[in-house]
This record gives sequence, C-alpha cells and structure tokens, in this order.
Amino acid sequence: MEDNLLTSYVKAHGQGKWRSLPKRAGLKRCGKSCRLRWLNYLRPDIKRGNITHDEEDLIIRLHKLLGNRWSLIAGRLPGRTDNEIKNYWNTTLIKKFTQPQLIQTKATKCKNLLILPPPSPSPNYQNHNINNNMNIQLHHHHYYLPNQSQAKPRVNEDGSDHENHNNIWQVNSFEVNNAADFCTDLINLDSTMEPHAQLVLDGWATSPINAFQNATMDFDSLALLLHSEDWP
DNA sequence: AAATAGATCAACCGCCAGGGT
DNA sequence: CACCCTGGCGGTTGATCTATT
Repeated sequence: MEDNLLTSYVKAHGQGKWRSLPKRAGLKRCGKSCRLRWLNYLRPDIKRGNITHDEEDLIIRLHKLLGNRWSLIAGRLPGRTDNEIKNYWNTTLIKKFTQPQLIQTKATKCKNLLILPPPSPSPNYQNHNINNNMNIQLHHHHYYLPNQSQAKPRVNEDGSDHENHNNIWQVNSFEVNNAADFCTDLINLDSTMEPHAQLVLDGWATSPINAFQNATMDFDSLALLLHSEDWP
C-alpha cells in the first residue's frame, strides 16, 4: 500500500525532496526511509534474483580495488543496489575470504604484498625494500599471501598470535609483479594506519617498483579508470 | 511437529559532505 | 565565516526465513 503510494508519487514528481515527500504523498514513513525504500526496492530498474557468477567475480574485483565503498561497486553493477551488494559481501563473500583453505584461490594469486617474518625474506623473490620492519595494520580480508609458509603473523611474547595484537603484522618487504595490482593493495590498506600509509605511498612513488611493467599507472589514472566506461 | 541455530536481507542509525542562506 | 538543510553513505540491527536436530 505504502509502496504503491511511494511509487506513484515518485513516478509523478520524480526523486528528491525526500524530507517533505512523506507529507505530500500521504506516507507515515520518514523521508529517509522513503528514499531507501525507493532506491533499494521500488525502483523499476532494480535487478531481481541471485547474484550471478560474473557479478560475484566483479564484486570481488571491485572490492579488492575499492574496499567497502558499496555505492561505487554498485554503480558498476547495473540494477544492483549498494545495500544488496553490501549484504551479499557480508553474508556470503566474506566467509570465503576468512576461510584459511581458500588462501590459494584466485584472489591469493596476487603476490604483490609480501608479509614476511623477520629476519630475511625468501631469496626466491626479488624484493624492493620500502621500509624495513615497518608495522602496518591490515584488515582481516585485505591481505593476499603467496602461500601460508611464506608469511606468518607476528607472534607475541606470550606465544599468542596476532589476533590478540590488533592485527599488527611485521612487514619487511614488497614484491611487485604488476603495478596496478600493487596500487590496489595499497588502497586496501587500513586507512587508520597513518603515518605508515604515507610511508608506503612514498615508497610507491619513489621506489624501484615504478620501473616495473605497467608501472605508469598512478592513483590519478586509477581514479580515471574507475570512472571509465571501459571498466571493468 | 516443535525447538533451536544459522542465514538472509530490508531497514534503521549516525555521520559526513555539499549547497544555500 | 557559521549555521541549517538535504542527500548519500557505510555499519549495524532485527525480523523473517530456512535448515537442522
């Protein structure tokens, strides 16, 4: 009933003026609630049905690139809402990234960020030290490891693992195979880690990794890419 | 069939940015 | 400038549905 009122009102008068809409349309909801109902449910271009495999793949890629910026991700998935994608991530996808056996799935192919235990990194990798023994805070699901044997959490003095240490990992070095992916991983670093983030970004700007492959990509071009119709 | 646990998703809430005055 | 209003965003909650015991 309210949905019908809201739908017909928006179709007749267009979106906007949400605060005053309930009064004019004869609804008992607040304006915010009307807006949410329209955007997430009543809009005619809403896509119904389950998330497809392709959409899931795209969500994973975009989330890797953008983090929890659901509206931006939704903008790349026609007919899907930010709320829907957020729910899908929080209920379905997040499990995939927190299950250890999936450490070698597609997302883990990214070897760009090596998190290695001291003292010395593996000789099998070409390393570019940005800042030795730098402590960086990472989100649970935002780091990608080559395999479990090459990266270990720092162990506390009492033998407990990093989970009791506010997710602080000791980062010694970085390996970069693809500049764009490296850029992605930097973006996914916890924004609360300042000033360490700036150290990393400084390293990004000045370290030898810029000589690598597609290393011409910078953050400005990344932003352009995100707004490009060619993406993904 | 009933009770319980787990999963899903729409809705709510608080915060923030931008525009207008 | 400071203040207010509005729209938008992301995190969280709670109701409902589904599966399991």
